[in-house]
Amino acid sequence: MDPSKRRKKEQGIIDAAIEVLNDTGFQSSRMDDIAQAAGVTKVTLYSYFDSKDNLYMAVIYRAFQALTDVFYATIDANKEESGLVSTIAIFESFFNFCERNYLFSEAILDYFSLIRNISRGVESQNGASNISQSTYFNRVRDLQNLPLKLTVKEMERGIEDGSIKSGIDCMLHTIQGWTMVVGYTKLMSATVKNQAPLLNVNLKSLKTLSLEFAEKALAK
Amino acid sequence: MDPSKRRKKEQGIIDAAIEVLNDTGFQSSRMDDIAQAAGVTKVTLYSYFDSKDNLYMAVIYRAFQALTDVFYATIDANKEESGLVSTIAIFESFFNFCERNYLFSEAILDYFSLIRNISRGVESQNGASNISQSTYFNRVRDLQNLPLKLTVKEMERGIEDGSIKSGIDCMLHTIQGWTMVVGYTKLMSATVKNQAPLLNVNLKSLKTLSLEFAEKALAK
Amino acid sequence: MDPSKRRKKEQGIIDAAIEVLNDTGFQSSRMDDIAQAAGVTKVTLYSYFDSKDNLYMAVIYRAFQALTDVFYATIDANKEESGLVSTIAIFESFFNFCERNYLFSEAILDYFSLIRNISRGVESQNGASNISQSTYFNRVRDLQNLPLKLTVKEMERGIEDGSIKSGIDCMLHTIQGWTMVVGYTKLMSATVKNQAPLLNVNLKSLKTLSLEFAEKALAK
Amino acid sequence: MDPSKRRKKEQGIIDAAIEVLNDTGFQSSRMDDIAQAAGVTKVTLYSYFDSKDNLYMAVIYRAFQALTDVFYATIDANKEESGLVSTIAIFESFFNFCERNYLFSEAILDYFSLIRNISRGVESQNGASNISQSTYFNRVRDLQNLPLKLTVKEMERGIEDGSIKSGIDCMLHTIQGWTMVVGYTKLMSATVKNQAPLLNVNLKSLKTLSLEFAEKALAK
DNA sequence: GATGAATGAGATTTCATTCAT
DNA sequence: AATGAATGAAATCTCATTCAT
Repeated sequence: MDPSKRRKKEQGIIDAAIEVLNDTGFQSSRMDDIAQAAGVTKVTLYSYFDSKDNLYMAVIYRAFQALTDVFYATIDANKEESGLVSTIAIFESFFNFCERNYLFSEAILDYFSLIRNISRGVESQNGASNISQSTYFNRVRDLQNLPLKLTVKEMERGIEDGSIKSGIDCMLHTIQGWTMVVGYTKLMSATVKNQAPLLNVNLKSLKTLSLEFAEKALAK
Repeated sequence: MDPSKRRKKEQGIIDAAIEVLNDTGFQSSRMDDIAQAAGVTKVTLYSYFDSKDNLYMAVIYRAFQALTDVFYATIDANKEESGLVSTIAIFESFFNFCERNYLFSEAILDYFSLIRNISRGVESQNGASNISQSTYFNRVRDLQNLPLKLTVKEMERGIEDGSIKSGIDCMLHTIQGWTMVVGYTKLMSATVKNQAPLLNVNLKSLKTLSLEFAEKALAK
Repeated sequence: MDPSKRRKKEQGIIDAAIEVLNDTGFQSSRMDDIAQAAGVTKVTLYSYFDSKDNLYMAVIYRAFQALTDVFYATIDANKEESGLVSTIAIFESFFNFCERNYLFSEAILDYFSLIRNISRGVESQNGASNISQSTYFNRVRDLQNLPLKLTVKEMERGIEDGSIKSGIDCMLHTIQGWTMVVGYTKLMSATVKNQAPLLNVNLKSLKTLSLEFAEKALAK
Repeated sequence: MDPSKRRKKEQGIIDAAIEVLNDTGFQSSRMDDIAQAAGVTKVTLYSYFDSKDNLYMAVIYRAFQALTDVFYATIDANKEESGLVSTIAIFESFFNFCERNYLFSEAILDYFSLIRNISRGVESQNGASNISQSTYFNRVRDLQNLPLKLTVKEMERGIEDGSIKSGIDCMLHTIQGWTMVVGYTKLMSATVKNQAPLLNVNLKSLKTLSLEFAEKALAK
């Protein structure tokens, strides 16, 4: 098949998978349903993705892509602003991204669990092809650090333009920012319509507080 | 069976489950293996835990218990210190706890995903009993906020003894601390023996930085 | 399970399989249908027979058993008769057996093709377990020569009692008898309700002729 | 395509199919492999043969053709001999043919099973075209009795030239000869490199014995 | 309560056959 | 006609959960 056509079809399948996963989550979703949603047979589905895990990896890749896109867009929207403003804006975008895309944020977190297990040799015990050899797994590996690097770059721009204090370890602060977002997302997810909310905390103020932390830590 | 005996056996099963899960993670582990590790049959296993999810819930409960124990121990060890010192010590204990007990930290995070799904009605579609009716689920619900409350209490002690600035929202700052720990843990887990580590960041300094953030935000 | 119970259930499944195969033949029959006919699930079916081929092997075994039974019964019914009479009666029983049990006669023939392929290394290319390691395959191997031996024994009795001429190679004549039966069966099967019958031959007389051949070759 | 060219290509495909079937047998062979061996695509393969069964039917036709050729050749080689000699020579050729062409002998036998199933309505349940409408099926039908008729004709010549006793049913004896060949072939095939041979019988003497039977039955 | 067997749901695979270009 | 992709049917397998004794 024309490679571009094949790619298009593959993307269509991933689209369908995302829809289904959005409804039911990865574990509860059935390959049958995904195939049907994509308008193909199970066999075709398998000809594109060797296993359910591989398909999920493609979704994870999408998540990283979407996140990267958001980061680029934010940077672009703030290119006239100081590096500090841009950096904080990135974190804010990240928070919002996770809030709006529960599936994607879970996918990103699952990715981290996954690669931990893979590196420990705990993979699908069935005959299914190893995730670690999947195209998408490798693509994600290539992409996983890009959002971090983009943030670092903006921080460095901030140092140059004087908005961020010099002498800080930009990567360290970037990852520090990530930990807040990741933790925030995880805790938030538990409070949506939750019968036992995490006490009475206004989550918006938590986000605000985190951003304040970041600003305080970075601003000159 | 003698209730106390039964309780002991139940704990033994959970012990075995923890061992198995430590090796393979929740998804990849099989009830067969757990039963075998516990030295019981699958049916017996099911007579104690209605479902795999329920069993996991017991593990989650253990995680919360262990975490609570650590918090109590830290508070006790710092009862002569200021509230600020004690609070920071709690966060540090939390960091260390997660580092040393990957399974437990995952369990705690999974708990949050779980209750999200439960509240959305996405539960095991099979005939299995609902988690939300499981004993352990309710126990966890009762316990889930205790670590937070303990932290809040120490913070309040800090406000009283003058080591922490007054006027802050203690619960908000507590949860803020949690987000950092949770995020840290998640990112760390991915870098253990990882083929594509999260760039070159000294993780110890990340922990230190987070604790500094907390201190700065709280100290008078 | 109580071994005898398990054996009984296994036999029940084979019964069901035979019914289904009688209707549709081996190739066209579905494991689903066989499972249903046996009143069990496919998984149970597979727990008794590792593969469709293995199940067929059990059917083949039944065929050999049934044939052996017929031989024994014939010998018993003719124990007062001469060895010659008994031998001819065996051949006649064999003819009748094949006529009345098309499935079984096909099964026996398929067995011969099968072991040819097995000995040449042409086995199921899928992950399915090898037939050559199946219990039933080995049972059939142990049984396959018994009908021949029984015939030989009757011939030898005939030599002793003077009804059969001495000096002949009994095994050779036994196999010679088999070839006639096998060939007869194969040709007969093609003429049942056939649109293009093998010319106008009265099949009964073919059987008679074959038996006459045998008698002439053996009788003193 | 030029009809003659098309015919040539068709024959090439059948040649390839025969090669593949020789290695793996009909059931285990895959259309993919056959197409590849023939140097065409599967679709082309299907444009020549509507189904795997149809293709097999073409192979079966080849088998009957080859058998017929052998019969003609034998008759020609014995045209100076008596009808009896010629008839026996035909049977011997038949034996040798089966020994040397296992695939063809199986094909001929499978043909008989096939037409039985066809006449019982047990055909490919899939959308595939019915074998009974295939060109080759009809060709085989026209050819299937020719070898028999040729044998009958030689027998009749024998009666006329006095070498064969008159008053016998030639067709009956012809078919009787066939059953011996068919049975012989079937049993032989199982003993090739077989782990559990059919006792210790010198197969050559079996063939000899069968020919003697025939001679005795026919000779004046 | 314990045991071995069975169920049910869904993942994965194979392959003949068909479709679209 | 030729090509690569897709379909549909059925085999096989894994595993949580349940049944029968």
